Amino acid sequence: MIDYKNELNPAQYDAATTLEGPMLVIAGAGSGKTRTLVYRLANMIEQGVSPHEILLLTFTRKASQEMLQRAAELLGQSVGNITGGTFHAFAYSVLRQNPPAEYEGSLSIMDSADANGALKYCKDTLAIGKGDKSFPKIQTVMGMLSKSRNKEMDLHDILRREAFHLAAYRDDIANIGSEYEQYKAQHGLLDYDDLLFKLEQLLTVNKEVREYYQQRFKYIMVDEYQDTNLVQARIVRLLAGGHGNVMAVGDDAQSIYAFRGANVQNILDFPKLFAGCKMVKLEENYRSIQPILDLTNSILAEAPQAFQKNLFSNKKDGRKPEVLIPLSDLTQAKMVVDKIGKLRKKYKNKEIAVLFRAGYQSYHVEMQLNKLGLKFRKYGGLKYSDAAHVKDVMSYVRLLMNPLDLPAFHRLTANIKGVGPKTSIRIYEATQAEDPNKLKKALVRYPELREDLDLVDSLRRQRLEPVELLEEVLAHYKPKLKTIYPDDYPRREHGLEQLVQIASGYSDIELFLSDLSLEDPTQRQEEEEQDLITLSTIHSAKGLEWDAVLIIDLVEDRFPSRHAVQKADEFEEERRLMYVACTRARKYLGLFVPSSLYARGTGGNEPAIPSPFVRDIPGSLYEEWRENYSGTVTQTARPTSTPPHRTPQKNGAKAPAPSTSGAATSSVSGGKLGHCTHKIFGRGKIIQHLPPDKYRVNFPGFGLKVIMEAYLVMED
DNA sequence: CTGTTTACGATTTTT
DNA sequence: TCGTAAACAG
Repeated sequence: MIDYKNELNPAQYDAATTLEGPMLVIAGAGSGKTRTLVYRLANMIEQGVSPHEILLLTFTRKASQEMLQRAAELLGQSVGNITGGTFHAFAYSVLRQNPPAEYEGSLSIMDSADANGALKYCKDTLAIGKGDKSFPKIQTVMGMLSKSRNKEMDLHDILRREAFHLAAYRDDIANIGSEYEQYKAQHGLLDYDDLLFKLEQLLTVNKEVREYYQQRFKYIMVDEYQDTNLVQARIVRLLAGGHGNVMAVGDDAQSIYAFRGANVQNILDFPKLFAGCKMVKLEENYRSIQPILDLTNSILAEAPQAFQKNLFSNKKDGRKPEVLIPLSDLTQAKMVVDKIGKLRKKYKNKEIAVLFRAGYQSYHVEMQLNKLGLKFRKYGGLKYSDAAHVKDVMSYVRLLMNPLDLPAFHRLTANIKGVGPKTSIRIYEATQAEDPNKLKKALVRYPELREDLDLVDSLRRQRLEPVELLEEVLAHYKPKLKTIYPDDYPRREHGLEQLVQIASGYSDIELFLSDLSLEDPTQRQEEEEQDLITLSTIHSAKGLEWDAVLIIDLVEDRFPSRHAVQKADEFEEERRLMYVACTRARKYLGLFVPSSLYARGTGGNEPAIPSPFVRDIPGSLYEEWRENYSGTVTQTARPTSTPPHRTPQKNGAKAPAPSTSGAATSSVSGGKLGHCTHKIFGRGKIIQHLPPDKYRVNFPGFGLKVIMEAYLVMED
């Protein structure tokens, strides 16, 4: 028997033992949210709930598997067949079992590359934006369309809010969008957004299906609820409609997916949506030492939040977090790796993580780690299944599952000499039109094409296990590898062996296919076993924790990202991102603030401005270390008294460091720079004086600008 | 039309 | 740095 009362705190106990009725759990970072869910799962099983009746929706597949595994350990027995995974994966599995008429026999999931390619194709078909240099990039168009769908707002409003300068292209973008919808319908394709909308539609329209799932899943748990979007919330309501036994878990302070349509309002509205909703707040932090929490609380202090939280820990002792100031982002890498070297004496590799805003920022650190032969694993950035050779191979499989899958067909033909996009589409049409003459001509002209199509046909006739299927495809594809990718085919060949490895864990080819695009199955593979250092984007670090966490590139333009400085809500999301990053740390937190950034254009270094998220931390909450020109690192002397809160420019220690390129700038450390007003941008904070007559000013709502003194009205 | 070269440009985050 | 898009040659 599990002693719930002793092993959980009162709030956790409450959450884990209330099984009936709607419940909202507001779980602060590190407050034992996962633990609570695990105990709740175990409790359900102990109470005799059938695993078949439980639905556990999480943000990643990994998260749900971990929970199920921990619950099993707790119970000392398997938890059985609990349905768990992401909304997207769940949606796909339901759609697969109850295919809407129009998708029977032909249904493929498009990844973002497919979707972009399809959109490009639509744009070209409609001959929109030809030769127009300022026509928005296809990714931009896709971004707008997807945002419009995810936020369920009119494209017009999205453009007005997010990209005013594209207003002139509104009709073009809308037309490309509707062409894209047609394209998908014609070829049995679903993109990520479709999975959710089609599931909602199915559950709404089909009473039988809806009632089946309502009755089947008597208990529903949704993790990371703050990162759900509108349609996901409606799906939850549809599923829980009958009984209302649904628990949403989340933390509004950790909402970091608004950019893809997540709506924090969902978690605020949850109690309204489900009458009689019980609410539990988990506030005690079991993860971090108090000095780290002091710092994270100060980050959050500046943010407006709906659910007040006051994180506290009983681990009072420990070192203050460190702010480390390398001379540049290039020396930052060395400094990071040096730091890791020291931390390794105390912590295991797998308890050390380097976090960053965007995938490319870890580049220099990766080089340095490689140099020293330190092994690491990188999360975020490119996915395994994005690799061209993997997509090549999978396109055979996709085509055999869905003969209409045009993106897959294009991939396949692109590797045939002499066949480009135009020929490819003609051949595709010939196969569809069953025009034997045309097709025959093409087959004669391109012998490779015949081999490819024969292979797909023969695979379709057989009923093979995923591994066998892949072996056949690889036997056919591997010889091509050398000619297609002459420079690095050995590496790719190795990658394909890994693909076979992954496939061996599946008996259902469709599941294998969808997991590859909806979850990253490689993450499971090397799992914990190896003692690897982690490099990760902050987004991919969600829900994880390490003893030691180093965050790099904490300067304006990088973090917050330059794209997010314009609008207040995006800026706040960056702040929450910073909060998420810092709360990953248990014992050590290091913030790296390079003094200058390598400038691609000029080849020199440009001075960098410390991130506002660091500037705004009271100096008493951290220690500061600065790299000297000699390469040594010394602690910055600082006043013993706490500097007044939120007046960072008075703290000389946090001023931007002198530029490495000479006396181009004056330091802010005089503390004289205050605020100023600009005719158009309004009032802003002066960040830096650029002699003789320019200033760098941060205007709320407009971001950083460099302005001539003549246009500014100074305050004293 | 395809394939290659060159120039340019631009860089979030993920299912 | 990388990757993509326009320009050009076959």
